Amino acid sequence: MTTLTEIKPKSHQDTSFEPGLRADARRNQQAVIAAAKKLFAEEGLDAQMPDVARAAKVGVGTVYRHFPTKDDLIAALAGERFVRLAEKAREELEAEDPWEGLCDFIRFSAQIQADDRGLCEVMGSRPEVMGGAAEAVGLEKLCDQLVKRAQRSGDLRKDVEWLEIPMIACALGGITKAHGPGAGRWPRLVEIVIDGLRAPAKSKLPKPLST
Amino acid sequence: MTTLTEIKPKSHQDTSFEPGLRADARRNQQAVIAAAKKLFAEEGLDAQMPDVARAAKVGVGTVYRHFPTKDDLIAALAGERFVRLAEKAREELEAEDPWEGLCDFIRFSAQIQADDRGLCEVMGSRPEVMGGAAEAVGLEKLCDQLVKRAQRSGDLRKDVEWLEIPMIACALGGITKAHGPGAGRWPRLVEIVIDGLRAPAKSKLPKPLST
DNA sequence: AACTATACGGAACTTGGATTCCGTTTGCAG
DNA sequence: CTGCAAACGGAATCCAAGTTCCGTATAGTT
Repeated sequence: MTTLTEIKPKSHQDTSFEPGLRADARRNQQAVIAAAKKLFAEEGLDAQMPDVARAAKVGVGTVYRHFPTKDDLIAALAGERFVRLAEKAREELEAEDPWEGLCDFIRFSAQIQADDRGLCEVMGSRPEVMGGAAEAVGLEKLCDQLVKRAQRSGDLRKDVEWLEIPMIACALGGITKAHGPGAGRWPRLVEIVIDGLRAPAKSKLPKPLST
Repeated sequence: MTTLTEIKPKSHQDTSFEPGLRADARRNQQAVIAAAKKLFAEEGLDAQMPDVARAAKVGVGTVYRHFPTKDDLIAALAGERFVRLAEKAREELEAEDPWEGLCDFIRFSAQIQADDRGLCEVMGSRPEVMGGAAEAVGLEKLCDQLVKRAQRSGDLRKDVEWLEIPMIACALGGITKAHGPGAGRWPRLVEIVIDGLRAPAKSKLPKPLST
């Protein structure tokens, strides 16, 4: 088959990503992503680049060729998580019970954070990264729809605004990583917050400062 | 050895702290604490030691003589905050309305964190420091009393345990520092959580794993 | 089989920040 | 007024990452 030539312009049937990469490069990129996902999930954002490289059975240089900066790598990983979040949101928008849909979305957001320390830290102290990723997948609009729908059905108190959902998610995330005696108790707090969101409201919320 | 000098009766009338320190040392120590308090409150835990020194109009060496380590300095500052928290807790234990007492304590804990970014970070990612400080002032017992009292009065749902109060405080703290669109909205979340704590419970909380 | 653009590995470099060191200054007891 | 231990200041040192560099290896092509 060496003679044929045919369509040689760039690789064809790509495995669904990154065009024009040499086979080994693609393989390594995947390895790096996989290793990083695991490491950052376990150790948080200060897992080290050399460790990522080692875990991926690759040299540091290779990691840096695919992700020029540690932040780029983090952003890439965060991006994936947000895609999952957005998927979940869309899924719950179809839920028979709008209220349960919203609750499950909240529970889900707490769970993925419980499973990924790096994500917690992004949510908790990287507004820029989080903002970018959220916007990229349209999470904001999705939250808004989730909220409106649950309010229309009468189960969600009327005075919450969509922005409060991501904020709650962040707050819950910060707690899932609790060590010591509090470890593993976070699901209880999720339910407490959910009860607080349920209509009718007992407290009148202070007026938000701006939009 | 120099002849003797024996034990010289430490100077009396100390201004209520650190015995046997030379006057200038005492003064500087205060300056360092004040400067650090401000800097860490504004910039969080990664404010730098040289900056603390500069702000205190003192050399780095001096900072280190009083606090051998950055962590020691942080722990000292955190200690002070926890003293305030404990005071507030005792105060609210006297409140006429047990439920309002608990709520005000929660609001207060959110507020001091909103005013001190460093404290938020200690609460959010320094279990050791926080644990130590909390224990030193007996905060745990105080939370327990606050909880029991509010449950006895029938306003606080029966299924929450004292440990959940500090956890809630941490979660709220993580949110007070929100930038961007969410900034300034945290008091609303505090009220939502409070509503979730109010009896009767709508959700049955998952059973805590251990004690 | 030879060729070359791509990729690779990982030692070396850079940086930012905590901490140390030591010559000088100062409070204060005698 | 002196003497000296207690304090000081801050340049210098150490260290832990992140990031760069460049000689070598290899996929894909002719």
